Amino acid sequence: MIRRRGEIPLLIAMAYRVMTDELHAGIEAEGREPLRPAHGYTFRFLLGRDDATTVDLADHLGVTKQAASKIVAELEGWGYVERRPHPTDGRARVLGLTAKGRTYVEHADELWGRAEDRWASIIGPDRLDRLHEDLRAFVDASGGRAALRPVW
Amino acid sequence: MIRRRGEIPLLIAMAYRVMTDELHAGIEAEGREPLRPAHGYTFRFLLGRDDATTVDLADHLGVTKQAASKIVAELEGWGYVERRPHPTDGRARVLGLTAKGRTYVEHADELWGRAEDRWASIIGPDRLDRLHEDLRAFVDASGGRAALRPVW
DNA sequence: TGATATGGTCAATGCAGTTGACTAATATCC
DNA sequence: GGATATTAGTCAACTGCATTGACCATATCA
Repeated sequence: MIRRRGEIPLLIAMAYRVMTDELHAGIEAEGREPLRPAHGYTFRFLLGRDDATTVDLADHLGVTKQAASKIVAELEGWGYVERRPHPTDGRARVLGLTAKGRTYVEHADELWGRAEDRWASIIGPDRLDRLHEDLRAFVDASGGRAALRPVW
Repeated sequence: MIRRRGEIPLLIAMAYRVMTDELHAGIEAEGREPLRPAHGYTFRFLLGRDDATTVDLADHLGVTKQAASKIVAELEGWGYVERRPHPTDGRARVLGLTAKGRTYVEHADELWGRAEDRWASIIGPDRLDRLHEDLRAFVDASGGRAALRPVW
């Protein structure tokens, strides 16, 4: 297959778009709250740590603390996230996923997984495994914060 | 390598983010206009056809014609795009890339290409070729408009 | 203990998109 | 051929999600 120089990023964007559309179609069909990508990345971040504050989240997402604060307020209102007083810092509040939040993440992973299954049915599971390794290798080698903050 | 179900879309988003950051760093270092992703997709679209109108562009980008019109006005002001009277339709204007616009696309492809080179240096050129094929296969199999409209 | 830094909030603003109303030219249908 | 409906494009108002800036309360440090 001929490959134009610079073509891969465009294909990556398109592949992501396709998978995202499938996810949104699945979520919408279930009539859930209109969660945006930033919300998903917030869930993913909070899963990984149990001492995160709003400022930590803002750093992770690459937005201001005011923007992060709004996201948290929204998610708290919907019952996905809760804020508890910080054990040692009287100014801060510790963020955490509620059971509803954790369930949501599991469900989203299942929907993502179906998109993966469809991909595997096209190129074969072995190729998909290799693709996973190659993505992981690139992201890891690119290291640092940039790789941790996703696109949206 | 163990693969969590639903992990691939996140890795794809991260890989895209990494490559995009590299592109932006390159462009910024050269002090060019602050072009947004939608602009890049506009260039790519106009490269492929020489009879496109603003409404066609809006369809392609998945935005309203008003939004597309703004993008065109901006790009025209910067000298990347020109609008000519439509040969047969008195209401419409035909969009086209200027020489400056075409040069920009070539340059962007070169910057994208450098990100690809870096990836190839990590996983090897053969694996990158295969990854390209697998991306292409997935996007093609997902067909239709969704695959043509990118994320941003 | 006083100066400075930090977590969080409130308010105002910016910007890229939207909806809605409109003009002018084209297409359709009798 | 003429009334009617579509369509390309513009102007104006509004919305959503981010920003900057100012501020308070608590921590930290010299």
